[in-house]
Amino acid sequence: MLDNERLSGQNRLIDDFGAYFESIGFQPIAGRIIGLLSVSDREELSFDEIINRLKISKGSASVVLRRLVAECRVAVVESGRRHYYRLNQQNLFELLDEFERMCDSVRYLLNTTIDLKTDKESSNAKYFNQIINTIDRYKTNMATMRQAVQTI
Amino acid sequence: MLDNERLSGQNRLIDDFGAYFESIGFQPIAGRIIGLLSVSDREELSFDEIINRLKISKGSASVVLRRLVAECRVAVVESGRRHYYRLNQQNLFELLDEFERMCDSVRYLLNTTIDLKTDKESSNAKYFNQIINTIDRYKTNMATMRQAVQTI
DNA sequence: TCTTTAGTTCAATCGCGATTAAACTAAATA
DNA sequence: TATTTAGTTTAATCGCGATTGAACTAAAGA
Repeated sequence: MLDNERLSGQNRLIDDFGAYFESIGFQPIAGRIIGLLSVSDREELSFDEIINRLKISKGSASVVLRRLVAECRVAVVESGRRHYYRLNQQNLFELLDEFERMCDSVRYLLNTTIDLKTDKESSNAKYFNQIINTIDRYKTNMATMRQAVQTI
Repeated sequence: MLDNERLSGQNRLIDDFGAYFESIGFQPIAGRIIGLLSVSDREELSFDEIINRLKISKGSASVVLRRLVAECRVAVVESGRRHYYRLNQQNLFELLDEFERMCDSVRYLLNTTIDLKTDKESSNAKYFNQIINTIDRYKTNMATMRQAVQTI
């Protein structure tokens, strides 16, 4: 692969990371930073390298990086006056953890809804019960899978 | 349960539905309408009942309901001049479908990232490969669970 | 001590989606 | 036919998060 192919591929991918992270509630810049730290060949970049490559202001970079570090998505290494950033390799199941929290929210909403129903046999009540059962099966299943993956 | 307890419980829950749906990218009003159609004892409500109970304008209701109907989250029944709305009972795995699409996006981002790496054995490349493996196991596992649930 | 550098803070702006109000349309009713 | 009703359309507003720019701070280097 030619260097300029690689570079333009990286730039496209950085924007794709930005779009994906934006879709799950991050600032676009946060996603692009994560993208940059993911795709670049050197996997530890300075503040300056980040703002120059992404063409963003020092202000945004400072705010967004602080948030990413606080959320443990990015790790920071201080070297002299400079800060270097790299991707924090989190738990493999991070995505799944997030999804299970979502399932818990839905389960709570549906369960509370059923509690408030006068007719527990209403069409919606029965439907909600089915969803709750599916969620419960899912969680059991996932617990098993997590163990299996962890003991490889 | 007293009627006014039920009513205030419903109102709280409608706002909770609103917050949850907002967190996954819906307009707050969309979530509150879904909440209302979920918790109310009569499970089919007219346009007027919806705007009066939720205290929203005809305009918002019209726009949001059209979108919800287009997305098959809500079904509409026309009776004379009036439109009645009810929750559309979708596929039990709707939540899971959405999550699997997310997994596919992540898998694509990570896979493309690895392709662009000069060093396929870099720390991030190895980490991304692990995540891809976990996603693949997850999808296999889920396919099995779906079949199991469907054949009950 | 003076200057440079690296990053932070914060007020101002920009853009955008959500919501409303009011005018409008079309169908039902009188 | 005239009127009422149900819902739609759209221009305007509102609020808010993202981003920037510029002033500021603190530490390193001369």
